[in-house]
Amino acid sequence: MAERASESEMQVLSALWEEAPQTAADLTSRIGKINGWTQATVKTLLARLVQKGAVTAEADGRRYLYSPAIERADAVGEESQRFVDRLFGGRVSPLIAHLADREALTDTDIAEIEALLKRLKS
Amino acid sequence: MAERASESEMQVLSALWEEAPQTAADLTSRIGKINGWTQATVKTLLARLVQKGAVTAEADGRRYLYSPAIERADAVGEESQRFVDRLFGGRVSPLIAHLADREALTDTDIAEIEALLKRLKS
DNA sequence: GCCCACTGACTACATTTGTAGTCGCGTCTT
DNA sequence: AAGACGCGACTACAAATGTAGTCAGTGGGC
Repeated sequence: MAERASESEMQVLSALWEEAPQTAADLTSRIGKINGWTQATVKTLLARLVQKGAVTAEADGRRYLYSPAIERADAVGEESQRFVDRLFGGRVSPLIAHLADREALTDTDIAEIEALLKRLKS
Repeated sequence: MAERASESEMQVLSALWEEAPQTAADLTSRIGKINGWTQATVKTLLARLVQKGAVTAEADGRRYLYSPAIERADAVGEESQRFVDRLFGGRVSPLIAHLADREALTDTDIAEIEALLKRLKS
């Protein structure tokens, strides 16, 4: 199970994590516009997600209500791991260093990360 | 330019960031084995990278010496940005929180990150 | 009761990606 | 000199991905 969702599929999945269940029409109006996708495209993505077992479709009259079948934390965690492995040899600190260099870290981020670390150490 | 390198291409690029220039044969023995790629595959990836402008090929007799044409920091930074945007809405701390929850952070990582943050705050 | 709009199923198709084979040519070795 | 081998150029091709169209059925409004 849990075949990797492609980037586009991920966006659909994200929308479902934000709110579920949703119909294809819901999702189209929610994310179709921003991505420039037609309803047909959204439906294809949904079909693929269902086939991959990442989304469930529950019949509701003549349409379906779609819900995520995998946990956001799991999917995102897996992606993160892959990402860190791929670009930073699995080490997290180079990633942080990188984001820091690119000034992609706000003061808030820094504060939050520090708080996190404090919690971790205890 | 700077068309996105695919995941496999990224690995070739990474090997070149570690050491450059290298010949196709060098690269094959360096990364071919670990990835289970034949020399042909590595050459294809190199060709695509050259075509994308991410790698330069300098003739050296009858073979080429390949070198990265883009900065590691740029490529990695861009990828990171995309990644963080895509999965965490551009916020970095949720990513860290995530990695922390998954216990993907070693003690060393934590120490390093703390040091980094200290440096940043000054 | 009837028609229409909306829905899912199925189909389509170009591009990118992963993975590799073939071929011709030049070079090094003996 | 001749043949073996190494190298790049070109070709191949299936799977995944992005993007969308068509079609047939059905439920809801009138």
